Amino acid sequence: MTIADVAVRAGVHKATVSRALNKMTEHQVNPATARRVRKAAEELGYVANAVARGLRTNSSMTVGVIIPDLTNPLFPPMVRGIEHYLAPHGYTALIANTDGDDDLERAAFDSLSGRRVDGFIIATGRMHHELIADAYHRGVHVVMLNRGSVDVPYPLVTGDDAAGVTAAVEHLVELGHRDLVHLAGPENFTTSAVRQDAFLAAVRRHADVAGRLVPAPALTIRAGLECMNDMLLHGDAPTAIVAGNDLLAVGILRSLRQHGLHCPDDVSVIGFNDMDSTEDLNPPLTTVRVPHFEMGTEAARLLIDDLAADRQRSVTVSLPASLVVRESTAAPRAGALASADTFQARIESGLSMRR
Amino acid sequence: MTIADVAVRAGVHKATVSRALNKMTEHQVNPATARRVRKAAEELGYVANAVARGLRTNSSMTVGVIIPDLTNPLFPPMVRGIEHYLAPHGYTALIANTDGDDDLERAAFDSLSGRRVDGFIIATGRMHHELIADAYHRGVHVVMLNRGSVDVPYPLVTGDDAAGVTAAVEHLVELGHRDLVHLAGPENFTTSAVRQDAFLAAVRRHADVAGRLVPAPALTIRAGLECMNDMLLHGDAPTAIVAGNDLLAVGILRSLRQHGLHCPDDVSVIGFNDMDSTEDLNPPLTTVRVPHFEMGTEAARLLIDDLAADRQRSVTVSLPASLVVRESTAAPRAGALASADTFQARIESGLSMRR
DNA sequence: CGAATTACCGCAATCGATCTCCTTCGATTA
DNA sequence: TAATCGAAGGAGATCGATTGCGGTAATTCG
Repeated sequence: MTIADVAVRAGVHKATVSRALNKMTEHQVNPATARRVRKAAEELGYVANAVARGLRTNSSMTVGVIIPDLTNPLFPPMVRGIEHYLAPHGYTALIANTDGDDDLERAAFDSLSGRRVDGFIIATGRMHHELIADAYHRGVHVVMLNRGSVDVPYPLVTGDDAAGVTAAVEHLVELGHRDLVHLAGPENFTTSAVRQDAFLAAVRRHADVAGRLVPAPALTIRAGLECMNDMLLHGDAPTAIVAGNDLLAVGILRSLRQHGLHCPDDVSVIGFNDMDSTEDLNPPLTTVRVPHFEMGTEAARLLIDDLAADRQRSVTVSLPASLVVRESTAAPRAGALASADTFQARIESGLSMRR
Repeated sequence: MTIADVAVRAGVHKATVSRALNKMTEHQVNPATARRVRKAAEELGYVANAVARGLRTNSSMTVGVIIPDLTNPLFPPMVRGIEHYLAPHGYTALIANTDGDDDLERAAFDSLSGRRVDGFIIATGRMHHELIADAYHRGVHVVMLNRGSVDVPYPLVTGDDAAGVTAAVEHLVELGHRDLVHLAGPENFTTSAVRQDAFLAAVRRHADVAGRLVPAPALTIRAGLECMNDMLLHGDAPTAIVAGNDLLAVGILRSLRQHGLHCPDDVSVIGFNDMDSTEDLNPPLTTVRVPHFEMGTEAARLLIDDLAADRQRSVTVSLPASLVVRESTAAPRAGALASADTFQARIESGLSMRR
């Protein structure tokens, strides 16, 4: 079932079929002929071979989407946002997971390049410098999503993390907290740096508020759990924590529960991202909602625009983030964590529970 | 950067380059020449154009994956499982969401067909009869995932839902429950039918246990919430519920909370699927774990195998499901829901809360 | 009425890799 | 020494759609 079959059935040359079926060239053919061609194509159930077209036109109408991990609830909404914008424009997304691994990243990039994708949307900020600089040098179209990349002026679509963190800190201060911790994500994520800086800046605005940074080795439940365990073990847990993301927050909640502590009575916790299920956590998590779907559509729009105009802008689009207050934050309870005695006891029981 | 450039640099004909770089034909060329070609390709950073290759070989090394909704936590693990098997075999997945909409399904199928995918993995059981029958008739390679399709003998990979439901029922009966409800998914999902039948069969094995079916209009949190509201309103809530999936269970939990009831004291709830976050729900959800990742790899394996052998088997692969007991199930509390008085009062307060 | 313009559409090259034939050449065998 | 064989690799067709070029017929213009 090729264009030639349609041509025979419509009694015209295949070039005419091509023109009749293509929106851009339809005006070059007589309306009556075009109708006849469309009818023939319809009857034969003809669908143009995108592969052959791609070869000739040197554009595959596909976009490579590189993300760390699809099972991280952060990304599906972004991907859907991307597809939501791409599909009506005739584009299809090719999705690759890299798990943040350099080799897999390189492999995914090469594989997608071989498939001649027209451009990339890359949502792994920690992306190999070399690889992305290479891409830029070769004139590959890329839009960064969520996390930017230093050095290379690719456009970036991101949530307004700074505003989100600031709102979180203000909320806690307003509730009466004076001892805050920011459980920060790994340093090589650009978003970690942004949130970290915003946290420190927000704290500095209040003379009577102490704000410490605790670095987490990864943005996972496990990391959150272990960091919180450490803090409790060393007896320097704060009254409120702003977590680098929701998964860290979930880990913190688990740790607290394992140690017989209660959120928000003993410790208030704020997450980041507003994953779908945070509303049903125990307790429902106060978190910063980031508009992931819209970030996806925005990134796709940027890419398609630049593709069509064959240029490479380097704008940064920052979409507003908002604080969603639920039940994991409350006023600090006087002396909740003050009694070193019962505190130690709690830790012991918690630790033995863990074994 | 084409095969011709490499040919010039290596001082051979492009056919030789093709042969040297292709694992299957490498033996047809002198090892020394092959080395020279590989070196030239390396130096030029040559990557074969998959589009051109696809045109010639009439295989795109891509697989269309059709799912209802990527933000449903059920699917990302499956997709990752699929990619996990595909990637090492040189295949790439093209993912399309349909939201269960017939027109979008048709559009996605046509679009992917136009891209000349080598086969499909379809995870939307309720798939348009016509469309899938059509595909079968045209000899399109398809593997059904999660949900099967009636009438058409395409291979199917599924979790052993029946065993999972049976285990859930046995668990509840063992705890002492005698009044069970199965909040069933929509009838046009084949999985709903399977789970429903398994539930009834399991209940029937116990003479003193009553098991009712309540149909939910969709597999969503909202549907679960509304069905539970209805049950409470009509005063016919059971002591334990086996939900058609985790989202329904989450809805049930919300409804209970809104009505001032407590799980598991007032009502035990069992979910289905073991989404990532169920462990951190309030309370942690007892649920049936289904091996989604493995289901994905299995579906991919089946497809690739059949593709390679150019046949179409019609096996059904059923992967074991297992009950994960957490805290949403407990022995029924005598008279928990017996007092119609306070019960009504609770409903009233719950309903007014909802406004 | 002849020339110029325009609308329509056919011809054939083209994209890049694969693959079937075919040639060449050195080695082996009778 | 001539016939045979097999390995190595070159020539060129091919996949299906697009597109620049040009031809033909109908239409407009001077």
